[in-house]
Amino acid sequence: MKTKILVVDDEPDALEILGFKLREAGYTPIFTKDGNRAISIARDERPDLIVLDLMLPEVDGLEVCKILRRDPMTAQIPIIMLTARAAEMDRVLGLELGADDYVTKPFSPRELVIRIRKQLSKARAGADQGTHLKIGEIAIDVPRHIVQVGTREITLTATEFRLLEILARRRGRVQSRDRLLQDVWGYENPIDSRTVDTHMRRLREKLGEAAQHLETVRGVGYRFSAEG
Amino acid sequence: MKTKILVVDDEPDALEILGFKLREAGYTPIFTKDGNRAISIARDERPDLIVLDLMLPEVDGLEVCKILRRDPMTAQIPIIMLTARAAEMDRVLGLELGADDYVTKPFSPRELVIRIRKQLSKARAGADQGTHLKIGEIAIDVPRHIVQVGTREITLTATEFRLLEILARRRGRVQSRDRLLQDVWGYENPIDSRTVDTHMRRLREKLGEAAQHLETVRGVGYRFSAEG
DNA sequence: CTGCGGCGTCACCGTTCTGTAACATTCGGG
DNA sequence: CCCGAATGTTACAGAACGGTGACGCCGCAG
Repeated sequence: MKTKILVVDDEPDALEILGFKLREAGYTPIFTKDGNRAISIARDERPDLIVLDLMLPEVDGLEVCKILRRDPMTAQIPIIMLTARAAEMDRVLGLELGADDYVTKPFSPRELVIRIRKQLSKARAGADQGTHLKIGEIAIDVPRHIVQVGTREITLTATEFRLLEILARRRGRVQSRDRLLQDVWGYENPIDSRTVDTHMRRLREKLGEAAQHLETVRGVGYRFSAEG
Repeated sequence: MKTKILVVDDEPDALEILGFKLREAGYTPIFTKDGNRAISIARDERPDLIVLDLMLPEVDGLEVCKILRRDPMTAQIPIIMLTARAAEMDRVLGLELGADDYVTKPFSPRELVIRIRKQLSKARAGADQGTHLKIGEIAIDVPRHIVQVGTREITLTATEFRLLEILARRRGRVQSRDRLLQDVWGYENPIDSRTVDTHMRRLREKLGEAAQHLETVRGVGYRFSAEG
């Protein structure tokens, strides 16, 4: 099973080099120059990671990023942004957008590959903890259905537990409300997305101090902070 | 007595490496690429553990897993799932499938062997309690079909006994009603899951004080408390 | 045939959970 | 600095859930 990387950029030179480097690193690159196409490709192909140029013809890279984050089908895919100016990225990273990393142009392909590898392993590490998750002072034991904050055991309802579990498994990556609805509540539930807010509040209340790990990303969704 | 590991995967490369590593670790690997064959091999050979690829030609790995779990001949064999995408597993993990652990591809054979070892020791620990379980003041003598609370011997019906036994063997871990129906009643019984409640009630009644060990986890199932 | 114990199902009820709406607050853009 | 949108809070009614008592069926022993 190949690891697919979607690259969205409009510069032929960059594409060529990147294509070579990515294949060399064992990935299967997919290319497009168009932001709109990028979105539909992301949905259809479900790449494992997306490299996205901030400056695109037609649609803005920022917009593409936002849309990808809001769509439950693509919200959990790690995104690395490419940009000419480092200054732009500061606020793009943490808050509004929820991109996972960025690289400034002109970039060294080697560095990009390193960052790609880092994001991929991070993404896998999150989900890969299997049955026992421990982040900072929060410990989640799935088979026992127990959550501890420090030594204190806290009681969560079934829904709260599942919500926390999903967020913890994908720590560091923003989850849109729709995505959470789909994964916590199930596919065919016609539920108001604001309901997620209410449950987040209840979760935070019960977690007490540790609630600081549950971050709100305005305009996008929620995120379990990356490291404890 | 060899420890047999059944590996179900369709990628020759992976098989070769795994075969080597497993033999190196002292196990006897059996391979197949076909989901249907996997099921019949599991019945005939009774492997100690199964490594199952989620993406199989023909039958889906999920289906194979479900079938293995339903069949009493194979239901207790630990299963480790392999998948290309971590994202897929989030939903699969919980109670739905009954896989014991999973590893995402591409995986390091070393990690897989570690997890195999972990599952095996876990399974053995469970089976080792075999004849005589004692948790707190509750003593269960399986071959003689006798349960004691403190010094008082209590009389359980066949169903009640099996229910208690299953819960005790998996103490600490929550068991869903469906899981209990499968394991206590057998797989092809179209039984109302609420029936479990009734038997829990009868069990609790007979256990008296000791019933405090039988915990209800709302929205999930029942659990024998971890420690006595 | 009859009484009995075991079992699965049902209906009812108190409790807890949950989704939603309404209101308050914060944030960010203009 | 102000306004609109997004999010945080609060309150609440209906739904969901589990405990419980009752009932009828069935196999079996007397």
